[in-house]
This record gives sequence, structure tokens and C-alpha cells, in this order.
Amino acid sequence: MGARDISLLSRAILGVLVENPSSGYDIRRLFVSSPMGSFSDSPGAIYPALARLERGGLIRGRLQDRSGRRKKVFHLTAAGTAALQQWLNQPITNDDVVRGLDGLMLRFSFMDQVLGEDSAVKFLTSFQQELQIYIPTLREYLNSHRGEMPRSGALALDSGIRGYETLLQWAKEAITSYETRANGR
Amino acid sequence: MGARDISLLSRAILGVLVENPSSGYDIRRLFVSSPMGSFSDSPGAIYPALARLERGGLIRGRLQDRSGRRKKVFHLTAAGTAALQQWLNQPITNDDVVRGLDGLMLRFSFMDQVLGEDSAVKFLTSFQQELQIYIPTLREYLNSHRGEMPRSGALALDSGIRGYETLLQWAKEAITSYETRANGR
DNA sequence: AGCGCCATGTAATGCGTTACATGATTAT
DNA sequence: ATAATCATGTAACGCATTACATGGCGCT
Repeated sequence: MGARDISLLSRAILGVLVENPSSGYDIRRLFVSSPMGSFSDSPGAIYPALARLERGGLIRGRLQDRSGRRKKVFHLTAAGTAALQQWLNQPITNDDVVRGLDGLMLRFSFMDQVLGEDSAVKFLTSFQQELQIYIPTLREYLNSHRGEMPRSGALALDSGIRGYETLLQWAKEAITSYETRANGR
Repeated sequence: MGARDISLLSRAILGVLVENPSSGYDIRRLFVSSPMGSFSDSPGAIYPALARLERGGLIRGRLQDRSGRRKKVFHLTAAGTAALQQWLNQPITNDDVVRGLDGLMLRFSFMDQVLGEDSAVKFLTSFQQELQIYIPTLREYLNSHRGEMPRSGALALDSGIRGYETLLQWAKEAITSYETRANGR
């Protein structure tokens, strides 16, 4: 009831609000104009999500009646911040890697603002470990089933494997990027 | 109604059935045991999806009462095959690349079985073109907004860009893989 | 006077999730 | 016997999609 069972769209909204208090319209514009465009910019998704979050006590909206034009600006409550932190602190599971990559990257993108760079590095390290376990299982599947699969099926799987390999490489470089920056200070 | 408005899960089912007539249980097992695991293996998703497809005339189930154990094996109808082909033949849009990558790869994985290798190559070529348009826009966004973004936000976007670059490279190699094979025949 | 943008919502619909329910068969 | 596996379904619930509805503001 309080903090679990929150949709990914709502998580994204919490992450946006932790940086800047915003109206529903602001969030819609952000979702169309930025690479967060994988989230819905439709009013039928965002306004109900905001209403749910407010009902749950995670955000709070203040009405601004600037010159007749009504606008409702939302900001995180203490409970909202706590819920966001708790989500970001969740350990990375195999299931996250297999079916929840979007959520994982969303979590990471808010991480160093909310939890700090140390947490971001820990996250990346854990992510790296999960990938190092998962990638070989995909390769084994491809090797042992290649014969029975259509050519394009095998290629599609190969593309998935390469995507994960790219992520692994990215995670390694991201970790060193945090470390060199720390040294540079 | 007839052929549009079909969920991705249902599309995946159609693709599975074009290869092997299967029961709901067979499909569930396939979804857990293969890298198609991003699809739901839950009975509450698969059986209703099968029922909808059958109601729509795209598949047809035959009851097998092998030794008391009832089993309903589904196969594609002519309309089902047509619907699948029509889906696979859809042109690739920017929206597919931004928000529908899963669907795109799913389409490709069935492609050479259903439409033949020529279509697969055309698909890859078109995919490549869309990527060549889209990737620079992401890079420009990153360059022009890097200053305002938190470090992990910029890194998350970078990971997305690299993923698309990997896909582009993969598409190129996949095309040559089809061509060399054609020469080899 | 009218068009486009700012701004917030609601209603119908459909699908997936989770949990529950049922029953037969095979292995221990 | 009884647990695990085969096998199919249903019910409550929540959320996203699409389309609709409303109204003020600013420009031409």
C-alpha cells in the first residue's frame, strides 16, 4: 500500500520530481522532448498517476493560480523521497536483467543524485556481476539450439547477446569513469 | 476486430504456432525455457490470449484426448497466417525504433520462415536506415544537455546510444551473413 | 475571429498480473 | 500415499491507451 506496487511510469515521475517540482504538463513535455520518450506522454496516463501518488502520500501538489491560468506543481514528500531511495537500493536480481532492463537503467539514471556516487558505483558493480552470469547462459542456449532455430531467430538472439555484452562493457567503463573522477578531485 | 490490435504476446504466440502447433502449456514451457522469457508464462495471460485469437479466427484448437489427459493443440488458420504476414510486412517506423524494439526483434525472428530470406534482408536494410537517422539525434541530445544532467543520467543515455550502435553493427553483419550464404549456395 | 498552445482532467476499453480452482497422471 | 508435473481455466484488480471534454491565454 505505502511504497510498493508502483508502476514504472510513476517511478519515473518520482525521479523527475526529485530534481524539479513540476506540473503534469511539464512532465508530459519532458517525456516527449527527451529520450525518456519511452514513457507515455498521454494525459490519460500521467494525471491519474499523479493522483495516485498524491493519494499515497508520496507527492504533494500546490495550486498556482498565476494570472487565471491554473497550474498544479507537484513536489516529493518525505515519504516519496523514502520510497524512491528504497527502490533505488533494491538489490539487482536476475529477473531485473532478463525482463526489467528499462527499470534498471531508470534507477541508475537517478542514482547519483539521490543516493550519491558511491551507491552508483556499487550498483554498476552488481549489475556487472549479474551480466557476467547471465550472458554465458544465453550463449549456451544459442550454441545448443542453433541447429533447430531458423536463421533469423538465431540472429535475433545473437543481437540480444550483443546488447548485453555492450552493457557489460559500458558498466565497466562507467565504473572507471566514476573512479578517475574521484581521483581527479 | 479482424487483424489489427493484437498484443505483442499474441503476436509471439502466432509466431510460435507457425512453426509448431502447440498447446497453451507447450507455449508456457517455451516461454520459460527459452530467451523468449520476456513474455509472460502465466496461464492468466496465455489462455485468454489463445481464446481471443481463436475467437478472432486466427487460430484453431483441436482437442486431443490422448489417454484421458485432455490437451488442446492450436494451429494457425489461413487468416492467422495472413495476419502474421501482414504484421511482418509493416514498414519500420521511427516509433518502432524508439519504443518498439522488442516488437521489431520479434518480427525479425520469425521473418525468414514466414516471408523468406529476401524479406529478412529488406527488413534489416530498412532497420539500418532508421538507426542511422535516430542515433545522431540521441547523440546531439546528449551533447547539448550533458551539462544539465546528473552524471548517472548522462551515463544511462550513453548506454542507450551504445545499445543502438551495437544494433546497427549487428544489422550490417546480419545482412552480409545472408548475402554470403546466398553466394555459398 | 480564430488558431495554436497551456493546462487538467474523465470514460471506455483491453490486456497483463496475481491468485485461485480443478483434476488427471507419473514418479518416489 | 503423496508430491510433482501435466494441463486448462477463471476472477479481481490495476494500469496504460485512446478518445473525448473543457477552458483560458496569446498571437495574427
